[in-house]
Amino acid sequence: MLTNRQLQILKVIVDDFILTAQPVGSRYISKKETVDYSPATIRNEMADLEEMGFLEKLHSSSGRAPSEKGYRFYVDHLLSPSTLSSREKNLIRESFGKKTLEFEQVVEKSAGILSDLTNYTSIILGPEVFETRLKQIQITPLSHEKAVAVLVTNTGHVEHRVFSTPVEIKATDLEKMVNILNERLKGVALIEVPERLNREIFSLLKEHAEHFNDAFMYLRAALANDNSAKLYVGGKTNILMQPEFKDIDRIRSIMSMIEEEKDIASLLKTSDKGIQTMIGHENPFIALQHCSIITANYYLGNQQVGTLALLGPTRMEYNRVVTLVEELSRHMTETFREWY
Amino acid sequence: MLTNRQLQILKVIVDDFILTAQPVGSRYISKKETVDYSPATIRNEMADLEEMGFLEKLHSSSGRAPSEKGYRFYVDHLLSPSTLSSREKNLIRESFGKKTLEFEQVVEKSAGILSDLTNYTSIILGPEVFETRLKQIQITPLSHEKAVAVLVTNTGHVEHRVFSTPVEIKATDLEKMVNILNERLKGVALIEVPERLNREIFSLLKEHAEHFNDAFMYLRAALANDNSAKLYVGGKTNILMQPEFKDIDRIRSIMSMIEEEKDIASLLKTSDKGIQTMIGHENPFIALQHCSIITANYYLGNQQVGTLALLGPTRMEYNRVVTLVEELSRHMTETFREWY
DNA sequence: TTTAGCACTCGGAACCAATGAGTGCTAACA
DNA sequence: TGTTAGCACTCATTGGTTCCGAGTGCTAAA
Repeated sequence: MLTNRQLQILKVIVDDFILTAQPVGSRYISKKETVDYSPATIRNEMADLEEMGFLEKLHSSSGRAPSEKGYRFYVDHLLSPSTLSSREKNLIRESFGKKTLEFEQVVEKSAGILSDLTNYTSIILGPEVFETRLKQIQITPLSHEKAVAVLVTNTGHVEHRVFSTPVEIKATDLEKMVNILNERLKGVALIEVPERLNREIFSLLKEHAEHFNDAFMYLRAALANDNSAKLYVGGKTNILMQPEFKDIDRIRSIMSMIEEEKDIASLLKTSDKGIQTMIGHENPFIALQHCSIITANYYLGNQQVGTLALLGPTRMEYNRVVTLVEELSRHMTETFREWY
Repeated sequence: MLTNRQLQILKVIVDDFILTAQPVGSRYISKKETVDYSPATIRNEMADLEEMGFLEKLHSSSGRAPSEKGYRFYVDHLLSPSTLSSREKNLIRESFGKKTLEFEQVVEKSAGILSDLTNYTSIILGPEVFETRLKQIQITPLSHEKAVAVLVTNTGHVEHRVFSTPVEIKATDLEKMVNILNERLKGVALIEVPERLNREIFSLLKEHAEHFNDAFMYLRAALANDNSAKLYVGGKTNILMQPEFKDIDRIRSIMSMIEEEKDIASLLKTSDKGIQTMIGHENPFIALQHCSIITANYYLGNQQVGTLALLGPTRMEYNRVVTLVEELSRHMTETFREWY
């Protein structure tokens, strides 16, 4: 168990290292107003804290920096919940004040705010599109061989797919087909659409007209879901400003990872609910071993869930950032609640 | 005017510097099989070439590197049109062989190929969406206060806008409204839609029902065009692998520029037709002063034009890259020709 | 006109000493 | 017994020096 003095010293070190990215020395700590011990005493405590694994030295005669365990302890026990500055409050209120009516616009804007306010990289995982429910389907012929199917879901999300059509299809037939599709698919989750097509609608269409066959095949192929939840990323270049990432190789691996989307998406998808922090190696990717990730969830109505995340160096301004992420996720949820 | 020998030496230097990023010395050149002069002779020629501004030294006793003027001369007069390697050919053929039916997919894939094959960053400017013509408009109510308008254009592009609706609107009324819109707007360029709405349709709708007013206002606002042509970027992280960009600040300014989209888009939009190269300071942006940009156009059918570009260091593999860009733009144009 | 030879330049690597920030340990002190 | 002053020690950093080598420019000879 840590003594009060150790807690105090640990907190000072983490706070200071987060600010300066420089290892913290005993003399420096003892000069702080809030601290009243001599450098020697502090050195003793620091040695103890290091032994316990909360601190580490870069080399034998450097000051101490927090270890990952140190950050973890700091986040779990020493975080003083900060209040937002008026600037932050204003920026958020302003952005959510405007009636931006598109889901994507809200999310994009949120990503922007988050990265601007923190100087880290924000990543927002959109909700699973394929769990939203079909509101309307429309097919518009483009040329004699092609048509585009437009799916509107209950969240106002629009998916579209171009597909081939046999030449022979007539406008009236097409209309019939669309009517059937609408009748049968309204309210169905997008993810279930392909199955429904196979199970019910195929035979139904067959009864009505022979040459729907081909068109249907293509449509079905076009609607096979790719199941990729979209990532909205803000402040990609912010990483470049962190002193711990002056090494090009590190940057490259992080950036490629964000670019790839796949791994990050799955990471966010499987993250636990509520505010979560992953510090350094707590996340499974080597590329992110010097990064921390803070995640929170937001909700669309009742069930639909998305995740917003903030990616920065392990030396992250946890207290400020945690409240910011929390606040923002709340605002998003609230905004969406009004909609659905 | 340059002598043959000077041409030869200049070519060797540029070729070699492009390959190695190291200044080229006289001794090294004289050892090349294709060169039969002593280092001293070559030194004389190099001094002349430097005087003429085609070469420059990093410091007094370094070898020579091409100046921007040198690259320009190289591109204009010394480029030996290279043929694609079989690997390149295969990759391209393979990608365009698949019937990807979405415009965006083709473009995205093209950007991917281009950046993969070159290890530079590819940027493709989509055609002006707002010059495509409306094929169909559809309005789907989402809740009692909101609806989404979906616009399908002749190119298969789909735009959608969420907008507020007054509560009172009835399904039959909405249908009437959509019918009028379709009737009046079919074939109209997207960019002209807002104006048409104001000029013709507003009064028309007014005759039909009083409370369309509000809905119409919102719809009109929603359709006000944002007029941004989309950028498709491939291989953003490729810049990080170029040795001339090991300086973080340089990378940051380039990356922010790409991220911004605005400047790059306008640059590409105003670029001349055909294959163009901009070397170093030939482009107007300080952030890109150490970059070269190669642009080519592609066409959708007859009028619609987009631009594809490749962004790399001034020390670019011009000959390979130029043919690649050319080839790819041709493939894109051809693919699209089949569609429209 | 070309080339061999030579003096010269400059960046980069290696080495060294000095500096200073920081530590650990011990002994004295309250 | 906990705290602190003192001191020896460590190590990264900085600046200075030297040396090396790649490359040049110039001159004189072929």
